[in-house]
Parts: sequence; C-alpha cells; structure tokens
Amino acid sequence: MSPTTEALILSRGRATPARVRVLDCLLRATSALTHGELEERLARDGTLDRVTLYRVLDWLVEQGLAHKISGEDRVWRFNAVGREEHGHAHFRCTRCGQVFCLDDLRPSFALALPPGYVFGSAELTIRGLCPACNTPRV
Amino acid sequence: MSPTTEALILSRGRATPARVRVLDCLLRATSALTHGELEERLARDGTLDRVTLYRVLDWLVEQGLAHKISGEDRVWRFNAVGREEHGHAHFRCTRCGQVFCLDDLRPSFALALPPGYVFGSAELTIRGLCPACNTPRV
DNA sequence: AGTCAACTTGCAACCGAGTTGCATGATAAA
DNA sequence: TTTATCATGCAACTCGGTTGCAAGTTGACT
Ligand SMILES: [Mn+2]
Ligand SMILES: [Mn+2]
Ligand SMILES: [Zn+2]
Ligand SMILES: [Zn+2]
Repeated sequence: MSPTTEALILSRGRATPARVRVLDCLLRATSALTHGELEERLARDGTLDRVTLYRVLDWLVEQGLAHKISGEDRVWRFNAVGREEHGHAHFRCTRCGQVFCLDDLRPSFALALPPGYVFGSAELTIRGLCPACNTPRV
Repeated sequence: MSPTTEALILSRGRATPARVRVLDCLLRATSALTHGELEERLARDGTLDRVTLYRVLDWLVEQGLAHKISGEDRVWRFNAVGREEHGHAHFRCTRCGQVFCLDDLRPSFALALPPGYVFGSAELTIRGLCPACNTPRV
C-alpha cells in the first residue's frame, strides 16, 4: 500500500500484492508477529492463502527484509528489518507472550568460551514484563 | 542403573525404571538430547513408549532434575541439571547442530532496557563451532 | 504484439514434534 | 487388604509448518 513498502520490495524482486500486504503489516506492527497473527490481520482486507503467506515470509527473510525469531512455543515470529542490522536482542513478555525486538540494545557480554569452541554469533533473549503488562494495579 | 541416579530421583518421588533410565541417559550425555535421540539410545536396552518418555521428561523438568532448551529447529533438547543452578548460557554448533550447556559460563551483560520493560531473566545462546567440528583439516 | 521461461499463487495432501483420553498396571498409604 | 494415587502404553489427535502440482502472472526477448 504505502509507496515505501512497495519500493522496498521492488529493490529485491517482484512487488506482488501479497508481498506488499505482508511487509506492510509487519512494518506497522509494534511487536514480532506469528504466522497466525498475520493471517488474522491480513484477512481483514481480502483473502490470502496460508501457504502463500508462509512462502512470502520465507522470501522476505531470504531477502533480508524481515527476520524470524524462534521461541519457546515452537512458533516463528516475524519482524520487518529496519535499515540497520540489529544485534538480535529480544524481549519476551512472560505474561502476554509478545516478543519485541530491542533494536538499539547492543548488549556487551564478557564471555570466555571453553577451549575448542569457536565463537560465531550471540543471541540474547530477555524475559520479563512488557510495558503494557507492567501497568500498576489500579 | 547407577545408585546416584536412583537416589536423585527418590529425593523427588517414585524412582520408576523409566525415570531412572532416562535420567541416567541424560547424565551420561555430553550434550543436550532431543526426544528422538533419547528414544534411540533407550531403545538399545529395552523398550519405552514415546509418550511415557515425553511424560518422564516433563516430570524431570518439573522436579528440577533436568531442564529443556528450545532451539531453532522447533525441537526441545533436554539436559540433566547438575547441583548448581546454571546461568542458562548455551552453545549451538552451526555445523552438527548439537547444543551444549555452558554451565560455568556466567556471562555478564551490560544492558539498559527501554523504559517500561521489567527485567526477569536473560538467556544467552552462542552460535559457532563445537570442539568436535573445529578439527583442523588434515 | 507474441512467445516462452521463470516466477508466484492456491489447493490438497502431507509431515513430525508434541499432546490428550482412556484403560490398565504398579505403588503406597490407610 | 483395601483403596486412592500415580505411572505406563496405546491410539487418536493437534497444530505449525512443508511439499507436490497445476494454474495464473510477470517480464524479457524476439
Ligand atoms: Mn529482532
Ligand atoms: Mn543448560
Ligand atoms: Zn506483555
Ligand atoms: Zn559440532
């Protein structure tokens, strides 16, 4: 819909309606979305096949326009990738289950791996309460 | 089998053959094991129902004798818990897929959460090459 | 424009890790 | 020994995700 979304996709391949709709939805979201959540939101303005949605998501990840987060509920969550490559720090709310990307939180760890291990990359997940779930009781 | 394993379980409940066999297998393992890997290893000395294995694993986790690790392949991996509560730092080999617990690696992060978020716990996963996969080419 | 290969979509069937219901077996307390 | 509680085995099920294939769309090249 929005021209920026379409331009983003065009820079990587064919800007099909499905791709534009999905990326648009991801860009608008404030937290990472599951396939099911996307399906629900997209259904509000037309139909989109389950499998097509899976394939569009895979394609977006492949193209670096989105990334997917694995969680404890065996469900992938997807998030549009901003201009900057982030440090993959994520926040999982233990109350509502939502997952937020902490884009500008680049954690610094001091770690010494046991001998023989070769460091590749690190992924940090914080568990706790998100702002919405952290409302003081009335 | 080993008396220590049986004692460990007895301290938490009934030491059934299935529980002893499973925990014994976990204690002997050098990396975290999937349900499938356990099934395979346990099959070598007798039969054990798939569902029973799932339930035994749940029970061990519930009792604090094991803990489970979620990964990118949507498969739980289980690991016996030593005496000390570890800091949940894990190493996932990007070549062989094995997951190792870095028990004595207690990473220190410097992180500042955005306002509104309440810190609960942190989980750190390192990706890279495990010692076995890091053999220099001959 | 017209042709054709490459890509995209939809549908149905499938996969596999994990779960549930229920009947049967073992165990421990009363 | 009776009885309630817990553990096991089997079948059927759930559910997120994948695969095969036929039909539709796109775009490059005559
Ligand atoms: Mn992220
Ligand atoms: Mn661990
Ligand atoms: Zn929340
Ligand atoms: Zn390895």
